[in-house]
Amino acid sequence: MSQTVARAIEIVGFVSDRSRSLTEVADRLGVHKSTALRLLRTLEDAGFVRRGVDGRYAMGFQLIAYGQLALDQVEARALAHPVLQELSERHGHTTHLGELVGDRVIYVDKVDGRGSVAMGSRIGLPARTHTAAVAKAITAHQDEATRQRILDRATFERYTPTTRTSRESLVEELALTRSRGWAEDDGEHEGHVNCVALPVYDARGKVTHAISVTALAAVAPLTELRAHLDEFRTAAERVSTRLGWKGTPR
Amino acid sequence: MSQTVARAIEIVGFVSDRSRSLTEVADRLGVHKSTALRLLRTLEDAGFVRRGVDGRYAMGFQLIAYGQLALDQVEARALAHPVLQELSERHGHTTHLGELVGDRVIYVDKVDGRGSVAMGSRIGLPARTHTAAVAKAITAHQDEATRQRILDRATFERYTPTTRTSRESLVEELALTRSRGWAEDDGEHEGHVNCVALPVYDARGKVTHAISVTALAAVAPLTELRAHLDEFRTAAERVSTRLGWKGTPR
DNA sequence: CTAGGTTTTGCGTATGCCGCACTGGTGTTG
DNA sequence: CAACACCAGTGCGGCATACGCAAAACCTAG
Repeated sequence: MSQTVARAIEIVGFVSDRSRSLTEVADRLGVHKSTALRLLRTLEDAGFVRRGVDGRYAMGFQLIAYGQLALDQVEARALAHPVLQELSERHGHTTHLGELVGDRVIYVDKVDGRGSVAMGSRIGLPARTHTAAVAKAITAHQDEATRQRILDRATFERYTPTTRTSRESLVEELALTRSRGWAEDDGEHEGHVNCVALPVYDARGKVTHAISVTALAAVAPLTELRAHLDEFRTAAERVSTRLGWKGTPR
Repeated sequence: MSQTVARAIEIVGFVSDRSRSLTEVADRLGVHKSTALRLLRTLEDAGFVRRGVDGRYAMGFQLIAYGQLALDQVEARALAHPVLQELSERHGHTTHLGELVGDRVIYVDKVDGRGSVAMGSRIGLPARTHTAAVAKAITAHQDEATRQRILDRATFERYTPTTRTSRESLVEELALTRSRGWAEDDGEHEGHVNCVALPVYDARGKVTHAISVTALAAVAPLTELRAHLDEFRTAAERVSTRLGWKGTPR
């Protein structure tokens, strides 16, 4: 591993929180200011950081450009987006597309619903294995070895009273998820937010994606979301078909 | 400048085009494969690149996440303010910065001109879609779906003889606005006040902001404002550049 | 003007990055 | 099925380069 590059990357993360002065950056890295300055100059030159009007360092616009580019390269997203959008508009809820990358599930698309309350999810960030419905929907449909690897990365941190904090409990729920064909998040990360998710099949019949519908419990409790499962399932099947799935919609 | 970091950054750019093998990366940088490998490992560890199923290197999801974050925290106002101020001082007129938030355009900044007659606008309040030049400039440059949603919220209330009171009429003006590149308000809200506005482009090339110059008709009629369009356009382009726009000012 | 804070510069030093040589794995060809 | 070619990945010694130091330049406030 390259120490220098690792430090430069840490700077990007540090600055992403809020803008920072040279001294703050140097202190954070535990290096001399001249060292921090050289790294910042290099990053600034590449547009990864920029200097604010006050001289402090903030995230650069090249990051936005690369982020957009990377998004465009996720091809499943292009295929699924119209479906997510339609689903979101029809029900007024927020919809997500999750993708299995390595042994974690990443949010690769999101369409805000009406009301658009800030949800913890953000495109590009990983979904929490033990709480997010998308993650459960995908994990439930992996082969044994893959599922174990995914579970190995789960934290089982407790966020709310309904959070599943043991591996056994989650494995049990995944079995249920697999058999009934959909996953739920009953306020397991944020108490007032719940969610249902459905697996998406690709041309090989494998599940590498899932779509989810998220809503405030006050707006649409789980029972309400469950009532529309058939519609959600149809949407998931439409995405599956677009991905080359040849299975038989029922 | 740090050579190592510069190389790492070049890798990100190289890989952003399409996925690349280790050897390709090493050749591109003109370094040994072991060197390229170390840099790639560091970048991969940070999520800046990832390995595709074929083992080749592609853009990482952390780039998407940072890109989204950077987009969210674009404090356009901080970047645009000096330009608004300078414009206001040079011509003595009031300048505004409008921002598209959801389905409406909000005034997010305002610099009073000399004379400083009370104008209806106030920072934080929405601009009237069918009369305000900022709103027109922004709306004109949205995609079809977004534009429709914005228009759905317009009231088309008549304030003066020049107010456009039908959707069709406004759509027609928006087409003109888009083609000529600037928007006008010919006393459509208050008969003695007129205004021109220019779109501002962000790093993605999208229009989420516009700046406007507002004046009493008695001080500067529309023909007078139009005469200074080139200067106003330059100001708008300066703001665009500050927002990360890479387009070619003409 | 001084004082206390910052950022920025130049430079000698040693740290950590570099290329070399090598291994192991995979696919191709005669 | 050797023999070959190509590729990813490893360990290590030499030296380029990134590091910290010290001091200068800069800024803002008192």
